[in-house]
Amino acid sequence: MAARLIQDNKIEAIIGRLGAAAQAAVTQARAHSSGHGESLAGMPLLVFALLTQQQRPVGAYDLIDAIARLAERPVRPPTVYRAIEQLLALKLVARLASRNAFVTCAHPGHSHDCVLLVCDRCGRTAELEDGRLDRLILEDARKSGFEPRHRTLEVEGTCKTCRGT
Amino acid sequence: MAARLIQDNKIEAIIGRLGAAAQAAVTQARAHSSGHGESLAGMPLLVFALLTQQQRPVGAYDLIDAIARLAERPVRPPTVYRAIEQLLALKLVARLASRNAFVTCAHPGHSHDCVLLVCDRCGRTAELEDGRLDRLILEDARKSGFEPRHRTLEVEGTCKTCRGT
DNA sequence: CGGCTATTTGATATAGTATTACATCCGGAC
DNA sequence: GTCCGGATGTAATACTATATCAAATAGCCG
Repeated sequence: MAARLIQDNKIEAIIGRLGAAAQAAVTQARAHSSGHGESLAGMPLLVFALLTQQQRPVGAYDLIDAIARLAERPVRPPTVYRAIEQLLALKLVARLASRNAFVTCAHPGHSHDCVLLVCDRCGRTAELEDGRLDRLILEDARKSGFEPRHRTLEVEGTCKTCRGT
Repeated sequence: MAARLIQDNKIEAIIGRLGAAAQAAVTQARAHSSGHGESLAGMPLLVFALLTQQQRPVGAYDLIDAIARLAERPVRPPTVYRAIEQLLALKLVARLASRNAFVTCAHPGHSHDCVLLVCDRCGRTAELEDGRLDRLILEDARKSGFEPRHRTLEVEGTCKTCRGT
């Protein structure tokens, strides 16, 4: 491949330290990528693994700092943004436009855009699945002659856990 | 009141030059503000008037430049951001999170958040009205114990006009 | 083995978006 | 006239994102 900032075995070690759920997510993501003719490795894999560790949106510069700590040397913004770009294209990760941050998608493989529920107390995100939503949006948009290509739907509020306390 | 960068009569002059539709929007916005115990004047009024002139999202720094040109002296970011903040609170303006820009709401007075259709060719925006959408989102969110407070829904695609060409 | 090439990352700079903190000015209340 | 408070000014800075070109490495092919 090419000049790797951080060696693959180091990335594997990081992944090895993730919990079972996160490891499953990585495995699933790799399978998904292979299906699209992409190999998830190097920087994109590392970014995905780090995002999977967090259950909340992470800013690009937080990722940059985290990777720099792991690699024990500085990492430049374009490097991380390039990785994010690839993950977005694969729909493994979603951009949280309302917060300029990124989260892993709960359901890679599903082609539709995510519906994200963001808790304004703990910051954690959850994902919603409802085909009726997109059908309704599509129907309404087309009524006014508009042909949708992509959608951003983010709901801010309080999650179950935080409401309980 | 306070130290005005640009005198009220100058703002009125700008509004006077707007088209009939834009003037109606300003009048409606002022009525809406009065209803909320706020007087729409000064910088917020000017920002609203400028946004009404455009049929597309405008970045904060474009507004800053436009106002500086009108006032014939520099305007600082905080001044404009403060005005935007007030307009957002009054729901006279919506933030287009996916583009870091701002547009006037087509239906001030309606308490719900906007559904924005953004054309990726001409950049123009339109607004969607469908109560079923919010009911569906509310229903789905509550099913998972999430209590929504605010929503961002932006649809990117191609508008009627641009599809015709 | 040794050079070629594609890909990844580095490095620098800069554009664009937003906020913090404190100073100043003006209009109206008294 | 003086004081007060709200609106704006001013400077500095934090945060987010991209453009451009150079360098390094892995794997391929001979």
